[in-house]
Amino acid sequence: MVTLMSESQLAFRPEHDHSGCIEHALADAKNLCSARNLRFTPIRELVLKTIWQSHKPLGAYELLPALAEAGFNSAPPTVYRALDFLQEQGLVHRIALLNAFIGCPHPNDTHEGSFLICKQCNNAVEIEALGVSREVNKQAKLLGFIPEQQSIEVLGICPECQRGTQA
Amino acid sequence: MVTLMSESQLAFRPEHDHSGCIEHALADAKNLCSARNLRFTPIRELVLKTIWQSHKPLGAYELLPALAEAGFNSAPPTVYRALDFLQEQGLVHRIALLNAFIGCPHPNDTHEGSFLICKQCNNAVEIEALGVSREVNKQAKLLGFIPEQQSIEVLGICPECQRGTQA
DNA sequence: AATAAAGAGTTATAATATAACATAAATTAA
DNA sequence: TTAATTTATGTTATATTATAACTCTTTATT
Repeated sequence: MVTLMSESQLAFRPEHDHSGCIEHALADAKNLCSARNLRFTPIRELVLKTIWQSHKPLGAYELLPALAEAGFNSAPPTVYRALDFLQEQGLVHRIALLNAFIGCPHPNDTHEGSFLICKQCNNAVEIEALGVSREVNKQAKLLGFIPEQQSIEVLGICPECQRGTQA
Repeated sequence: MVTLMSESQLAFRPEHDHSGCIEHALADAKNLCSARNLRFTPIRELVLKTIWQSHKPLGAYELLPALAEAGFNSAPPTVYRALDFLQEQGLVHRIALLNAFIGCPHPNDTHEGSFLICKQCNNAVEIEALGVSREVNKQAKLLGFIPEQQSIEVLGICPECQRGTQA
């Protein structure tokens, strides 16, 4: 029997085969940069790859060892520069409540990430909340405010951790 | 002629008489703590008052001078403890995108603040986004996620600063 | 090749937040 | 009303996150 499962549900299942996601994300990023005439340098690629290899949002300082191992400079500015670039291109999102970064699964359509963040396992999944996003912008405009960037984040308990808790 | 104006619009007008807001907020807090059998200590009161006196969200370290002037210990833990208390009681909200704190204008109804934050003047106003808030929780639950806390923040340009920009 | 622009190396430090333990004040129980 | 307990605050040290400023190298442009 085949069970259909949304991307969000998948992401809360640590056992899923993640290698496809990583390769796909890297190929996507390469194409996107090429299309925009931007340089997907080894450092940027390594940072993006390291983020995708993690099953949880990663803090900037957690990325430094990977840079060091690969022989790059591993001082904070290096990783923050790469993160700035990746964020500007929509390849990663910053989760404000965690001070952490996570790969964006659909970087091509301009959007802001909306996240469900598990307090227990610290995992986070991006949800499609276009309706919500539009509604927020609508309310902002009603007040004469010009919205430019938004952050919608929900802390709680993910399905996996609920099973652990009730057990 | 009397012009009706929502609280949100008011908050983006720095010239409005703010002293009423402050007194009201402090009285509210006092009552709320008394009703909950909690201690509204001098430090907590001073921190809340200082936050309300500001027209912008305040960082934790910006609160320290007020504590020092009043003769209290002004090391970071003092202010963070007061902030933790005030947040737990819903008297202040933390704005994740700014690492800053702002007074809540209606602390009695349990809610999460949703904020419009001006990139130019750094002011922030809390908006009533109950519909949005509910919708976000609904989507979370659909994915089997138990929402406990949410953060909705919009960066942009406020009405006041738009006038300055277009001038 | 010369110039300009973009990226990365490097050192230092700013800004935000918490750990851990000591003391004092307020509340509760005896 | 003292002793015990809890809650709040004082204090020192340090962890965590992020950026400034300047140098050097590599890539792209003229």
